[in-house]
This record gives sequence, C-alpha cells and structure tokens, in this order.
Amino acid sequence: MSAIYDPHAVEKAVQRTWEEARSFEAGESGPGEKYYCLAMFPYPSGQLHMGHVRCYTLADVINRYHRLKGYNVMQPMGWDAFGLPAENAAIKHGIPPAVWTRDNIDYMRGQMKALGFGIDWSREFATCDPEYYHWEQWFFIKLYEKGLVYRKSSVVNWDPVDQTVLANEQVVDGRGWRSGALVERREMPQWFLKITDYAEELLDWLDRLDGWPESVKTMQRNWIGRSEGVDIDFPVGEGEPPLTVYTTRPDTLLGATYVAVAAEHPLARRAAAQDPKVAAFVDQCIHRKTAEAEIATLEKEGVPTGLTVEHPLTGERLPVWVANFVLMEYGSGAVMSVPAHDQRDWEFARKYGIPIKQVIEPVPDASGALPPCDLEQAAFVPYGRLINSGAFDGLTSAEAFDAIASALEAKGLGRRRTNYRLRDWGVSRQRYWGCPIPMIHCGRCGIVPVPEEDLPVVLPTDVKFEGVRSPLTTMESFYKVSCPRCKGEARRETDTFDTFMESSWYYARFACPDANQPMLDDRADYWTPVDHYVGGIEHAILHLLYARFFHKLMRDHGLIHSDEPFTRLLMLGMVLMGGKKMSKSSGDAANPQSLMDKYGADAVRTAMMFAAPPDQSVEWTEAGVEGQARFLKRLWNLVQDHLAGGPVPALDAAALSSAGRELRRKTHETLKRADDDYGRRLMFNTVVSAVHELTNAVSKFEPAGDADRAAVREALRVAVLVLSPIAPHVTQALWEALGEATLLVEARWPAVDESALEQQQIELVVQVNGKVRGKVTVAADADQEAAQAAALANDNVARFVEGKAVRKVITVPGKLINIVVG
RNA sequence: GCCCGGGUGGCGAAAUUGGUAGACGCGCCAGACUCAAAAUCUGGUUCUGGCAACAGAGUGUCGGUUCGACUCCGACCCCGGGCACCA
Repeated sequence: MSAIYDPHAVEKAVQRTWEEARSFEAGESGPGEKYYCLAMFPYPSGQLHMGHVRCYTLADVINRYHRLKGYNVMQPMGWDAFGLPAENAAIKHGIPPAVWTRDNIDYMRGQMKALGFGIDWSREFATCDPEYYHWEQWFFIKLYEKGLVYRKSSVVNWDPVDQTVLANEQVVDGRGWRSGALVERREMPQWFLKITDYAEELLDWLDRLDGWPESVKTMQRNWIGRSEGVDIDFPVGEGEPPLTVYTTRPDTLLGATYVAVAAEHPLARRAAAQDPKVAAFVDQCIHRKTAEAEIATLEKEGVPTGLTVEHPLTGERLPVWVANFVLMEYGSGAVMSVPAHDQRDWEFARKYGIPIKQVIEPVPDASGALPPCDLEQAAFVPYGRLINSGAFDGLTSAEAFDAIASALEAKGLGRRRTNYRLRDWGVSRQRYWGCPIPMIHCGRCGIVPVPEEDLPVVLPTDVKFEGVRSPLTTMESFYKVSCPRCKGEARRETDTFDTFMESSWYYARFACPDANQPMLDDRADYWTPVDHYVGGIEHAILHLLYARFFHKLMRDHGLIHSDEPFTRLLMLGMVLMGGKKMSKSSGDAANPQSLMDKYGADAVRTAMMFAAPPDQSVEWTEAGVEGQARFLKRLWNLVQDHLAGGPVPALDAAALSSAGRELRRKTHETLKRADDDYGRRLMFNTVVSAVHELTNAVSKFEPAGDADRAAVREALRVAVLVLSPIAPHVTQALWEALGEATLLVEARWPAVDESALEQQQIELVVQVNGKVRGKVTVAADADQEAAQAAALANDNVARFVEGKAVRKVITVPGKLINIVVG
C-alpha cells in the first residue's frame, strides 16, 4: 500500500481487478435472491453531466449495498439512442445521426467505466440497434392485430417555411426556432395506441405500488383523471347530430347560458365559412402551439358563431361561442358553460356580457358555516341546493346529479359516463432518427403491416440532410415498396415512433438482450419486475405511465407474467448550480470529467452522495468535492497510522478501556444507522456523515493498549465497509491493506453487536414549560421518580421552578423531562 | 392556469414516530508548523446582550392545536418539476 493516496492509480487498479474477476456479470443462478437495480438509461448527448453522475452513482450505491446484503444483483446499462438532438447535430454539422450517436456512446461508456459503476456491460444495447427495435416493430404489429392500434387525425405544430412538424420545444414564442416563421396548428393522420383501454387498470394498480413515492402516484392519478359525469346532447337542428358535451356537474345544467367549442370544431368551421369575424378568430387560434400550458395561460377569448343549440331540458336556444380555451383533442371539443358556478365561465361571461344564471344556493358546510356566495365577485363553485331549476328545485347537488341524469336518459339526450382525462398515446413522429413504423400504405389494400419475415424494417443510416425534413420522405429506396398483399405498388410509412416507445420496454430486454424467439424469454420473468428503479423526477408521469402500460401489454400477450414493471421507485431531484439548472456556462464544476481528473471518481461520487438526500434537488459545487477528497485522504492516512502500530490481537470486549468501549459503541451505532439509511430511508448523505463521525472518533481516540487497538481495527474495518458502496475504489484498497483477503464486492454486511450499544449512563434533557433549562446524567436503568428527582436537583432548573407550583411533569423515557409550572 | 414538490446559520444540509434546532461538510476567524506561502493539524463559528454563567430571539409569512411544533391543521408568499412532439 502506497503511503500517499493517489486516487487515479487506485481507481485504475481496482477497476482492473473487477474486470478480471468479472465481478458484475450477473447470472440467473447466482446465490441469494435476485435484485434488479436499474437507473433510467441515458440519452447519448455527448458527455455525462452531473445529473447522470448523480443518477448512476445512486443506483450503484443501491446495487453495491444489496451485494453486501447477499443478493444476486444485476445492474445493466444501455442507451436511449433515438431522438431529436442527433438530427439537430446532423442538420448543423452534417454528421449522420448514427455516427454522432455511436461516437457519443463510446465516449460516455468510457466515462461510466471511469466512475467505477458496477455494471454488467455484457447486457449493453442501444435502442437504435436493429436487433432491439426489430421487436418493437414486431410487437406493434401484434398490437395492431389485436385492435390496440388505430389511426386518427391529430394536431401538430407546423412550420410553413421549413415545411416540417416541430416539437413543442422547437416552438419559441410562437415561431419555429430555425425559420422564425409563425407556427400553425395543422391536423395530420397519426398512429395511436389505446392506452385508454388500460386507464382503469393503470389507476387501480397505483394503490398497490407501496414502493413508489406518494407524490408520483398522486401525479399519475391526476393525470389519468377519472371522473364520474354525464354526456349531454344539445340538439342542433333537424337531421343534424347533436352537440355532445361531457360534464361532472349536471346539477348545474339549468344554469347553462351558452356552449363553447374549439376553433377546430365542425360548428366553428361552419360559422367561419359564413362570418368573417368568426373566420378571423379561428384563423388567429391557429397560431399557437399545441402545449396545454400555452392554452391554459392564454387570455380567455371568444366570438359568438351566430349558431344556437337547444337546451335538452328547457328547449331554450343557447348561443354557441368559439373559445380559445376549449381543446379539440380533449373530449368532444365542446363544453357547456355555467357562468354562475364555474369560475372560468364566469370570467368569460362577464367579459362578453353573457347572462349569469344562479341555480345552486349555498348550504351550511361541515362546520355549520355558509360558504360565501356573491355572483358580482365570483362564481359559486361548491355543491349546494338547487334553485331556478323547475322540477329539480330543492334537491341537493348530489340528488340533482342523479335526477337530471335520469331525466336526460329518459329523453335520450344524455348518458352517465365514467370519463378519463388520459388521452390515447400518439406514437407517430414525422422524423428521421427513430424506429421506422412497420406499416405499408397500399392504394388498393389500405393499411398493410410489414410481414413478420420482413422485419426489422431497418432505418437507413447512410443519409444526408438537405434542409430540415426527414430524409426518409424523399428516399425512394426506402419508401417505394410492393404491397405484401396484392404485390402492387405501395408506399412505406415514413413516420417513426415516439422515442418513449423504446424506453417503455428496455428494462425487460436487459434481462435477455439476445432473445429472438420472440422479444423476451424466461430470463425476463426471473429478473423483472425491476426491484429498484432510479431516475429523474421529470419522468414521474409520461415515461413511467407508458412503461407501466407496455408491461401490461406484454403481460397480456404472454411475454411476461407480472403486473407492474417497477416495484420500488426512487425519483431524484435536479442538480442545480448557483440555484439554477445546469447550462453550458456552468463551467468546470458541471463537468464530471475535469473533476474526476482533478480529484478522482471516489471523491466526485462521495461529494455527490453527501450533498443532499436523493429526492431533493442538489446544489453542486467544486468546493464540496474538495472537502470529500480531503476526507478520503484523511481516512487513508488513518489506516496507514494504525497499520504502522503493528499487528493487533483479536477483539476482546471485556478488555477494553472505557474510551475503547465508547469507540466500539460508535462503531456499532454507525453500522446500525448506515444499514437503515441505505436500505430503508435511502439517505446516503447521512451515511457519509456517519462515516465522517466514526473516523473523527478514531482519530481522536488514544488507545490505552493493544486491546484498544483491536477496537480501532474494528472501527476502521466498519468505516471502510460502510463507505464502500459510495467510494468503492479507495475502500477496496484499504480493505486489502487491513488484511482482508476477499474482494469488498464479495464481502457481507456484518451483524451489529447489540451488547456494544448498551450504555450505563444516559443524559436527560430537562425542560421547564417546554424550554430547555438543563441536562442531567442518570443511570440508564433509573426509574421515573429517580430521574425526576435528579431533574429538580439541577441548579438552573431549580431557579425556574422556585416559588411556583408544579402542575404536571411529563417524562419521555430515556430522553426528556418537562416540568410544567404556573 | 392546472397537478406535484420544496423553503432551516454566510453556504450544502441534519433533526427517522410531536420531544435538546443546526449533527456532518464547506466557508470564515484564530492558533501551531514554515523564512514565507500552500498543504496539514488544533480550536472557534445561528443571531442579539454578557468576561462568563446564562438570558432573549430564531426553521418563508400570518394564524391555530399542544405541556412541547422544522414536524400536525388553516390561509398566504416565493422557488423548482410536469402539462401529452425535449428526453
């Protein structure tokens, strides 16, 4: 062992040892229960950033802790390789996306190896490998055959200058980011997956995901958005289909004073053809992007169409407005508006002078108070009792829900319905760098799936970008095909899949990356569900919901035999610098490479784990790395100093000095605390603190003799082992130096010696009226009376109690005594 | 706008079930070593008053529950994530 700690030499040597021992290659017959630890695979953007370092270090800590606990751990790694940035690089620098992506993967793999992650690299794949997306195409066709895939028109951001579809991210202030042209909403036929068929199951199973954070489950529940309501038909005219709206408040139906439709709604189109004012408004609505946030924050505006519909109960004619806040893609693209009892409708009605008709009056709430109701100030939203509603007057909102629903059903103008906010998943992208959608359009046969034996449809990688459009659309060799059915001339689909498709099943493929009969085999049932899934909070809804959906699709196809993909979920906070998200200008501290070059991987890993608990956002600074580099050096020197003292005898607890017993207590407290922090609490920052405390105790400790030196040996051994999941290289070197023959990755977590934790004396906090006034030391087995007597005997406590009557004494055994005086 | 989080010293944070607020680290201050600096080591470090013992205040703001509140409840302010084509 070298006298001076050289992190780079140590890390290289230890990584070579792991490689030679194939320490991280996992098999299905390993000893112990299986443990599948997975971090969300990265997009190969160029180089690792601190967010990656955080995510993969956390997963690696979990992986290595479970190895110490005797599990058969598998931690794979791969690349979420399709996506927009590769196309942007191609457009900007003329590098083919495939080349750019492969180069990035090679570089980032090297960085991950240098960080010492315990990854089974034999399972690696990239989603742009045809061997991977082959099975995605195969499965898509199976879903198509089962009726879970359909085609439907949907709205996209259209750049009229570049003649291309833009992602929301590529629309800046309503304009295309490259062309600067005003973006238009345009409808296009697209492929959809029927996730709504699984809405109920996706919702119900959330209740059983005990290992998921409550916040993520709540977000998913709200996203799926189950509600009970009524579809209500408003007749338009003879021989025309009625205007159907969905509402969760049929009790307010008699208060409806207008209906509002989206700009893309057929009624809006009809009105626009006749009225230039409506046409102008509809036209203006075209220039906004598809993002919901955009629409929800708009100033609410609208125009009357001049058309009316009939109120289904009163027969009264209600005006139809076109409004910019109604979404065509959600529900029927129309809403009924009740200004008296909906705040948004109220504001709209006030703005345009539409009547506000109260039909609900307040009733006392649980505390007996009447909720405020002043329709001059705001809508009255709570439930109450019906008024101005004819036959329904006097009913409560709940009663009226049923009565009105029944009345509508009797007239054939309404139906009770459970509704979901969740919309079907549009998987088409008008882009090049993605998995080709395995479909063929034939003039005679219509849609024809690519036959199984012709899969995969390989994405051509030798491409040149001319302009910004997908090269596939002009590549005859790709799109010109003969129809598999009639053999006539046909056109191959040139859209590619949403990249969420690839990330929805990769976790299962890692179990059997070479399976080809079909996409998964028995090994998937051994390893899945993933025991612990680690990733960024930004994926709390979309990615996790799609992956859950896919898991159920694969289950229902007999490919896998569990119900959910991820048993336990760890959602990471963001990595911030100076309180802001990292950016290119964040400098050296944001670059893991320069920090690793300077301080070594162990210091970077330790600093990252120490900075904050995993689920919180973390403030990242180079000073933090420096501090932990200093700590690792101190630990190294401490072991050196100890070894210089020569051999130690076997530990004899009875022979220890009282200071030696104290050190031993600290050792076993550290072991106990760290076990809980690693396994249950997932607080790796306090594990680092605990090891700091233990090493501080060792360096302050002066052994009274060889018996005490055995306590030092034990303390150092525990410090090294407990720290090893976080700083695996330096601890391996120290472990060896301490005379341990087996590799640390093969070691087992030692049992806590409960007898070492026992204390003869304990300190009690004494409060008077809830304020700390003193501390007393009593025997650990002292009874309540003795403890109280000791508390009252304390000088400072006596000062505050003197001359006052003791009303009550509250004792928290072993901790605190509160004397209440008055 | 809607949904989900978060707010504690100069800074990152800790306080696990309502029971000592600030462990651990950074920074800073002082000292030791040094011709000097760096590195290292030792001590101090929430704020106010006090030589000290100690006292008062203090966990975004305001209010409540409790013997006792960073922790529970209500209202509000600020910051972050997501909002279906960034991944």
